[in-house]
Amino acid sequence: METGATGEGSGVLGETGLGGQVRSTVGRLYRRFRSERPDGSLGDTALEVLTRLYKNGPQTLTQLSEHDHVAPASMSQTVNRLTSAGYAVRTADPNDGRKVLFSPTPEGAELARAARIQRNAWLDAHLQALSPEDQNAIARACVLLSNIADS
Amino acid sequence: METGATGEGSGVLGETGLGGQVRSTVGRLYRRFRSERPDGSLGDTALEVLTRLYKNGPQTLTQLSEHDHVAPASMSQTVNRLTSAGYAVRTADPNDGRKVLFSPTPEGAELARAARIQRNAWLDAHLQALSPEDQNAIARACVLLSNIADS
DNA sequence: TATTGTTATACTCTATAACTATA
DNA sequence: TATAGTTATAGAGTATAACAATA
Repeated sequence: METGATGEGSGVLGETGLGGQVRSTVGRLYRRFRSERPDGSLGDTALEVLTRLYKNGPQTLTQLSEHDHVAPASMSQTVNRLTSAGYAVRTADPNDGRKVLFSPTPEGAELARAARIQRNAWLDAHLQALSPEDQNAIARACVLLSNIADS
Repeated sequence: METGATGEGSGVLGETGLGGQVRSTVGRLYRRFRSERPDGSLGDTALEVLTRLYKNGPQTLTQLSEHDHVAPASMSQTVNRLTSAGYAVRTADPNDGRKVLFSPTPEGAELARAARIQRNAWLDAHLQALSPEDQNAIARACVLLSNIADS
């Protein structure tokens, strides 16, 4: 690979940089996740938002949109898909009339629990087949890359 | 975090499994990458395909779609965006009339080189600030996760 | 018949712009 | 004015189904 179509340098962080590897790996894994999605179910983004509401409790639109680095208008449409499907509800914030708190319905909570296990099944199976050292490397990378995503 | 909305177990690979961490990290990084995209440019998928053509040489539609785990019809539309924009061309396979080989144009090759450096700039900057051990963990995780994406 | 690729159609996800309502 | 959220519209990316052309 990297057969040198340009011939400029061979540093690890140059043409084949670690950043490029991360991007490529992330993109391919992301599409692989999507290809595993059961038919007729929520998309990955909507399910992740629902899971976050389930795990961390009610949150405002701004909190959700900032966490995912998407525009508020984008997140508004994502939560619309959740509320339309009956998996989440809007509640007015008693202290600030401008804010809206989103919470999972009982159906949404159940879906969050079930879908997460279901969707992670094949991934967890592969991860558990790795050595403890390899698992640690991945766990470490997740923490580091998650911090970068927040920066 | 993980304040125990369910109260069932606390194993590392249970409710908060490594698979879930990987999924969450990948999803957030993917969206973060997208938010860094310069306006009016190619999307991430199209650019990655173009980069692959540039690096690995002409490939058929089936090769491209299998590499990314997307349907052939999906990849057909992605390469259509590339050819419409003048960054790639179709060539008939001389040995098999059913096959079509996609190659970058000179403009596409130039874009692949420039865009890759440009888009990875902020990511590389963050990665280079990490310790060598942390960088190694990420590089190792990329190899391992890329293998899983291929499985 | 099987393989390769394309087009038609629909859905998810995201963005920007313009808007309403509350502070 | 500033902040929080929504709706309208557009584009990228993906899927399935139906199709054409070649092997």
